[in-house]
Amino acid sequence: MGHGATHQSVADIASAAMLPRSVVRRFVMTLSRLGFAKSDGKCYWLTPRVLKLGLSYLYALPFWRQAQLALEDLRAEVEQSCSMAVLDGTELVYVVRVPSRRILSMNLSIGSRLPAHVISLGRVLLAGLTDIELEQYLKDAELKRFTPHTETSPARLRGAIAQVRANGYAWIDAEFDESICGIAVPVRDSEGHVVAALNVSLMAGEWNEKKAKARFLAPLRRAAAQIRSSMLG
Amino acid sequence: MGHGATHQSVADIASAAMLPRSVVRRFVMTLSRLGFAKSDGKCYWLTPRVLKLGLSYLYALPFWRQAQLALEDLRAEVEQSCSMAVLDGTELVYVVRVPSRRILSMNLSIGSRLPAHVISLGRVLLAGLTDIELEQYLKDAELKRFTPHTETSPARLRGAIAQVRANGYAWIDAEFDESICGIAVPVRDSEGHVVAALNVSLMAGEWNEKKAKARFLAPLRRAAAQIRSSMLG
DNA sequence: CAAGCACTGTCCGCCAGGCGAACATCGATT
DNA sequence: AATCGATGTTCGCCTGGCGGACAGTGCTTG
Repeated sequence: MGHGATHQSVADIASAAMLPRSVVRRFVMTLSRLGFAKSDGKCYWLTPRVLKLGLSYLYALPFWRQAQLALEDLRAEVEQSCSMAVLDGTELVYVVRVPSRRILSMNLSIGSRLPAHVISLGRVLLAGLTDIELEQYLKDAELKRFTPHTETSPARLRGAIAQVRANGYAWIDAEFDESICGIAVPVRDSEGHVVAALNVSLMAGEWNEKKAKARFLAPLRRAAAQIRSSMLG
Repeated sequence: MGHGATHQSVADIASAAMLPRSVVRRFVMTLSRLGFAKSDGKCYWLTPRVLKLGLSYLYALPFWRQAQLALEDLRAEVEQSCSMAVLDGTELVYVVRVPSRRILSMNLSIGSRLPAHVISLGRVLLAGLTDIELEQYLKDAELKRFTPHTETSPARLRGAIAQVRANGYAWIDAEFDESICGIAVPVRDSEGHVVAALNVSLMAGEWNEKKAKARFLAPLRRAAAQIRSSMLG
């Protein structure tokens, strides 16, 4: 492996994790014994074995594999970056990303987390919560401001989410990053619960809500329906 | 979440893991307390939180993000499924996969593992081992037969790997699956060590070594060089 | 209808193994 | 050579996972 941040001494890890060195030492020795880390005597690094740990979540998602194909098709049709995400507390977590080749938009990939209130995917996922869950979210969430357009008022956010529920899609323009806007739709399970969201990410300025809705809403809903049907069968 | 295999009772998990139920119970309660699992009182399921665990390996790979872009470009150029993998013991582990839309080839995705000796990616990774490591591999590996074409003789495998070292690429035809062949090249770090491998997967019968070499070797090497250069800077 | 049985959840004593303060070692600088 | 900072190692403590035993529940059967 390239000797980058992958290789770290016990002391490096300890200071990064703000843990006693002896704790880190004990831990990396256990990781090594289990095959999750290796050492050349001085430095330690993770092995691909650790991938076995977290990916079980994705493999267990019944619609994950189908979603990858559906998003590939969607990207081919609309020629824009497409993503699927789920909600984890106040954050959205990307579970599929199909980047368009035109922009290398931020360093997002599978597992990346962003605050839910500023991303179209997040708005859709929040709109899928029950009223009780939504109130809990509004109590827990920080509603941090990222741009002048960021919605940070709980009352107005509640209104925006009601709008998403009514429309069946979310449009967000430059609330997280000045240069990005997006449109998202929910993916529902057989009982109608929102289990994930799909979106298309766009360059702000090139698109507005009306144009994006006309161009992307139907393809997004087709992809969502395709994913949903893969759960039923 | 959809009520699929994601939702399991303690007893289900226990029988699947062949563990005492009390052990499983203790464990899922801890997972729930830490936020990695949730429960409705009867069934338990993982939360997206667990993605934080294993993906640290990918994020730590210095060339991972660049590799995704490089493979997207490669797929666009050659219009075939492209992958990157690393070696973990006797298995190769996919770390990037860019499926072609023409085939939904097997259920491979990030983190999937296959025996190294029957896949072009694996041959390249084995060729990158030191002689000592290679002998250790040949001692550990099972060299299981998957098709009539599978190479299962350690001696002939050693010869094939020497050939890969000489050629700088690996061609494998129907040794894992009758309908799949592929061509792979190494990705090296600044010191020349093989840290990963790239390949193009093809339909067996449509391609032979000469044609595949003529069509794909140069694009593969360009992608590998692009990834390597991202490690140096 | 009661007894039996299979299945699931819960309790508790045991002990592996992580915790962290204290100690040892190494290398560099003055 | 002496000092000091950084890193590796040791050891007693105690959390928390282990698993056998026990209890509650629902369904079948004589």
